[in-house]
Amino acid sequence: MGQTVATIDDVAKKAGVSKGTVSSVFSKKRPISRQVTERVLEVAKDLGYFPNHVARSLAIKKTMIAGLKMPISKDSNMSGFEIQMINGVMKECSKNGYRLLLDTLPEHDDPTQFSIDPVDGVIMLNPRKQDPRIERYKQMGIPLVLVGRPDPEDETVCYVDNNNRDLGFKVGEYLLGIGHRDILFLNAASDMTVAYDRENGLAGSFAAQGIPYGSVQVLNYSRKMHYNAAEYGYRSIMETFGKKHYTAVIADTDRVALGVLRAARELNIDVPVRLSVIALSNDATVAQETTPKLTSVDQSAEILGAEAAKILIEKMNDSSIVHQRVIDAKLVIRESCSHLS
Amino acid sequence: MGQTVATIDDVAKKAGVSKGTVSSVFSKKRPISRQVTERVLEVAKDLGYFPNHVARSLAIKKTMIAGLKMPISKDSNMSGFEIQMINGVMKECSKNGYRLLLDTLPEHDDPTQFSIDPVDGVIMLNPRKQDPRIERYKQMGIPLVLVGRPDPEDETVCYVDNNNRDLGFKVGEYLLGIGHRDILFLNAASDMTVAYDRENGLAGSFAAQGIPYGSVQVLNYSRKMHYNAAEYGYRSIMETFGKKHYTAVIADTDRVALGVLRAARELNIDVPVRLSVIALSNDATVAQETTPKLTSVDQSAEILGAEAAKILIEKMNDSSIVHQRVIDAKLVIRESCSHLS
DNA sequence: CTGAAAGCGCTTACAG
DNA sequence: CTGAAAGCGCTTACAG
Repeated sequence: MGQTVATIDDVAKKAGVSKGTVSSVFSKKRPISRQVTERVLEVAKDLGYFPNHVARSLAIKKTMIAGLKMPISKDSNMSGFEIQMINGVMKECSKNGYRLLLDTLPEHDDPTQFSIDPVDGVIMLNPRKQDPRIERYKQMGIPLVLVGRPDPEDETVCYVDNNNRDLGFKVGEYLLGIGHRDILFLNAASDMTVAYDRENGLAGSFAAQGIPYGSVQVLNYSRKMHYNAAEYGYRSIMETFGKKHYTAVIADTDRVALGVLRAARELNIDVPVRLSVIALSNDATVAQETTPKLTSVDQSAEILGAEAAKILIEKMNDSSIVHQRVIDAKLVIRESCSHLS
Repeated sequence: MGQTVATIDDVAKKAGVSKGTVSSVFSKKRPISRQVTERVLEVAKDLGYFPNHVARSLAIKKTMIAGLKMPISKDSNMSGFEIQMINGVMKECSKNGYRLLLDTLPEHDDPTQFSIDPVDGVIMLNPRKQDPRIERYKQMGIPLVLVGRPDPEDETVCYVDNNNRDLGFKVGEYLLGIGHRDILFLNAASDMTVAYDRENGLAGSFAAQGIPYGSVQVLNYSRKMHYNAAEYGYRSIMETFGKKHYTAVIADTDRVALGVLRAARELNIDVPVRLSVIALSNDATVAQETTPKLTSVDQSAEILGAEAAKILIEKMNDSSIVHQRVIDAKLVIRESCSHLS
């Protein structure tokens, strides 16, 4: 009430100049004489005037904001992977003068509810199969970079991704190498491309050695079923140990692995002697501090995020470019797996 | 080039209705007949039309975006406290239909560079003493909620904060209780109100027991000096152990504590036998997985964030309200401190 | 239920 | 170096 915010008009009037002049003083896009500049700045200060970012964005069709589209479940927090990725994105954006719009709102299906967001481009996490959002961003004319690969493959979309097939293959190779055959794979949700790629790679490692893949049991994370990632790991062990036979478990993320380790502790299962545990993502701070230290795959989440941001920034300046970068993940052997005796 | 994005005008023209009608179909703010609605929607789909959020925001003076103002250092990642806080803010915002604008851009001092951001309100982390931004937001007419208290005290600004004085007091009381007198305090940066409050509380605990405070040595974190929080902890120990005498160290955050633990390991100092370590913030996942498990203060960062968001959301609807909430922190005793023999 | 027009607060050719 | 005016893409009283 009453107390209203000063606009460019107020300043122009009080300083006795045109709006264009005030605009130029602030944007510095055209030279304004020293005297006028000073008068305008003084009046602006008096009035408590600050340029309105939204109005400016509308006029120049640019917001200097990058969007980060990221699902979030109500009850679980960000995973180590997500946090590191955001860190990478954030630093890169900050360095280039971009802010970050974190968009964690749930998807809707009402066509009336979509809108062209106040962003110059977006980074989207975990695209799903046939993800309709990819086409939508194209229509909106908003540059898009995926973290994770599009499915089906699409030559026209930018993305950065781990080589998830290779990752699954390496893990399989490693576990087979130390004698494990009976493996419980706590995989990601089944509609995610990573889940497919990793299992595909794992199966590949068995095939390469002529070992039947049947001894691998795969579970999939489900938002409906599991309270959060750690619970997924915990419950899966609690419910299957003793019933199903396995000597090693592959956990989708470090969080899942924490749940697995907790369950093992409660059931008095010695890790890694009686059970080997390996995680498919690696929060450096966490993995090094568990007991035993967690053997895991380093997905370089921060690098992935930074790469995505770099590509996006490039693309926001030249929308015609397309980059697709696949980053190799590497196995970090710590203490949670042992040779099957 | 060439390929341009459809606007409300295009749709109106092609559907043979007015812009107002198209607007109403999408906003549902006034009833439109079924037939017209269908025609408009169809044309919109054909044209790949989506309402422009920026234009809409300008017209209705509302963005449905909350800002999160958070400093970030180039080389260090978010602390556990920040991550948890963001989690709290994010969930609360998401629940209420708000997006989050992460603003980590460094502060500048050119008055020409400030602008009214595309947000309906902002949450600001770690206000500094005499923080000029507080007044600025007031002038901009943007609702503000601080995480941390304003200094000097100000009855008109909203904030949530831990009771940092009490926190310092409790920690002091605890350490004194188990026989420690010679304490190294790796405090936050000296220009932060939390640093002052905590040391103040710590000194209070000594005073309460009539013990001279002189045996406490306080260091302050400095962006210029320290590469990141963990390094701060690590270096501080490496450089002082053996030279200064202390039997316990208070680490500002869990990250700092990780650095301290690492230094202790390298120097072969047995924690907690020869050195007690306590952290003033608590990343549950991390603290429970260190060896020994880290005794720390639970600042309920997520609750703090959620509270801040709740207050902000209230304030965005009624800018006259003022809430100040102080949340008590509690000591979580794990394994990293021991009685001085 | 729908339209015409003014307005949100900026920017930017164009003209001088 | 500066001004007048059109334009960015929406919304919303007002009128019918």
